[in-house]
Amino acid sequence: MFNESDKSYPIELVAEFLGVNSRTLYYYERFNLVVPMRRGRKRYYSREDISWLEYVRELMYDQGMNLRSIIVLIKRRDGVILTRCPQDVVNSFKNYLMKMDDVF
Amino acid sequence: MFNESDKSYPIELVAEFLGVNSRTLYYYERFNLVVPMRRGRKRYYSREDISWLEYVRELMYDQGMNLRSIIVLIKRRDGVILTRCPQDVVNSFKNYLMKMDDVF
DNA sequence: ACTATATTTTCACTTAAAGTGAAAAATATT
DNA sequence: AATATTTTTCACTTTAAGTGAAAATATAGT
Repeated sequence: MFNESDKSYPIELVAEFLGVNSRTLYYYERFNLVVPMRRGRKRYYSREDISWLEYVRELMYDQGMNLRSIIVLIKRRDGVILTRCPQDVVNSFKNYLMKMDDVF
Repeated sequence: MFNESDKSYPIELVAEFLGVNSRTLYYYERFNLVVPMRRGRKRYYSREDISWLEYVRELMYDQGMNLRSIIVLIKRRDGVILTRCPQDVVNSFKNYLMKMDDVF
């Protein structure tokens, strides 16, 4: 029923792994850049969430992209992005063709 | 031999048309985001340059993208970008697969 | 060559997004 | 109730983007 890839991790552990402050992960969440699963109010990050966040860090730190640009690419259903981006994140922007008054 | 679309315009006129400071256009040029033609040391912007700059402004102002992200997309030969981006600008990034120590 | 004018470049400053530290608030646990 | 954990808020720092003003460079006219 469940396997290794269903494992999930609390925010502090994920932040430490990524080398960022946990506040940064809360910050990303305000933009729907990551949608961790909740048990109660506590957040749990899946392996997919974590590897997506690693990629986001690479885009931002190594390539110099900003957060808004990543969101633009998700909305655009950019091919490179889609292969890495969790479905929940993509879905969080699914209505953008209809309502233009979203996160921006 | 020549037609309307070969017309070119000096920087102050272009800046005024776009609603930006001419210093902004010099700034973009440092990143090869635009490559105006030169006659002597004076810059002349083609119609294509100008409509490209309009698009850049839209990406940055309306969509919130940053300059570096636009460069990433040019390097990636992003389809949406390529239809708008002058060949000279694309060419200015043509070696990026070889040398990784470029503008960043 | 000299003066006036236009364009470019440099320096220093402003603004806003991204990120973070610390404390307060909320929720859970013993 | 007291303690511990997680989340949220507030205020601050840092850096890219953009700009104002002056200095430097080039061009044209006399």
